[in-house]
Amino acid sequence: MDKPYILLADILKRHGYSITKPRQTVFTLLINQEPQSMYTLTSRAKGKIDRASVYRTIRIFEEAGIVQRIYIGWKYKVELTDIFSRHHHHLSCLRCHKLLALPEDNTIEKRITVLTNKHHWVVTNHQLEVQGYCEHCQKIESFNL
Amino acid sequence: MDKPYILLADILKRHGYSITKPRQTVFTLLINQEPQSMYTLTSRAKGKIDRASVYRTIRIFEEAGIVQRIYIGWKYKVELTDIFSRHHHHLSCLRCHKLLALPEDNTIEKRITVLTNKHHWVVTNHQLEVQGYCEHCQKIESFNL
DNA sequence: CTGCTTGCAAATCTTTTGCATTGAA
DNA sequence: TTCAATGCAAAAGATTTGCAAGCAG
Repeated sequence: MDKPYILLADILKRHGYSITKPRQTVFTLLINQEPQSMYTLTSRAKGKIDRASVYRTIRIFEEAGIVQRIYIGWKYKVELTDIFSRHHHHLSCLRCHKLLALPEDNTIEKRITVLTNKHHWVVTNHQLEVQGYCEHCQKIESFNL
Repeated sequence: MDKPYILLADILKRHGYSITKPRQTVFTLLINQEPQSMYTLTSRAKGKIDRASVYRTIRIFEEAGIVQRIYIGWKYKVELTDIFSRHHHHLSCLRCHKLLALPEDNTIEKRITVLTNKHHWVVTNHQLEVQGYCEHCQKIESFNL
């Protein structure tokens, strides 16, 4: 068994959930993937796990901090949290909904620390979502920013 | 006609959309409001604008950078973007759920610009949500971070 | 005028639920 | 063995679409 699966089992156990085949399969579908829609996820699970179980699994994964939802365009997508992948931010295009991951950035993290220290808070995590227009969509003639 | 309506008209025009009564009405429903769900919005619009038109309006508003969706609780909500209200970030306490608004911060905004310029995107807005423990909750004895 | 917008109603997509059955611990 | 978890089918919600009629430019 591989490292992330041991971590997964550990987290599930800590939260009082049992380690089942369907849950491990859903997890597999999330590893090393871009954020994906529930439609994509349930499609990829088709034949293996029922749609309802995928939803149920994602729900408990979210509750346990294994996955997080990010909102893009009208819909949301899911991805593994920072525990399983490097921390990053998202840049999304308001027109075509293309999504780009921005790498972790020390300047920003440090600045957050400075700001929050002023208020004497202990910060544990944060999310930064940036919207704009991608290189391609800026050029569309009939479209003036 | 009031200032925000002039700005609204201006943005719509720039994006090639016409200024219609329903669009102005939806805009009115968004002014000076907390972020609201589509259900709330369509309910408040009932009798005046059809549900489908509210959705169509919100979609083009988002594309034009007039509204943004934010993730609060389980569902998303919509609110006017920073163009129409002062930009700020949120700091929320994981234990007592206290919410603090952080003022706009130039260091962060500048850093976002640097990061996104690399990708040749035009950035219009962003949201930063920070979580942690507030001054008070850190001190609670029975509570170990 | 002319083409973009709207309302209406129906269609489609997304997510959840009830229940009998299966499987993990 | 026991109770949580699953698949299936159906219900409930949320969002979109086609089309004729109405308005902005």
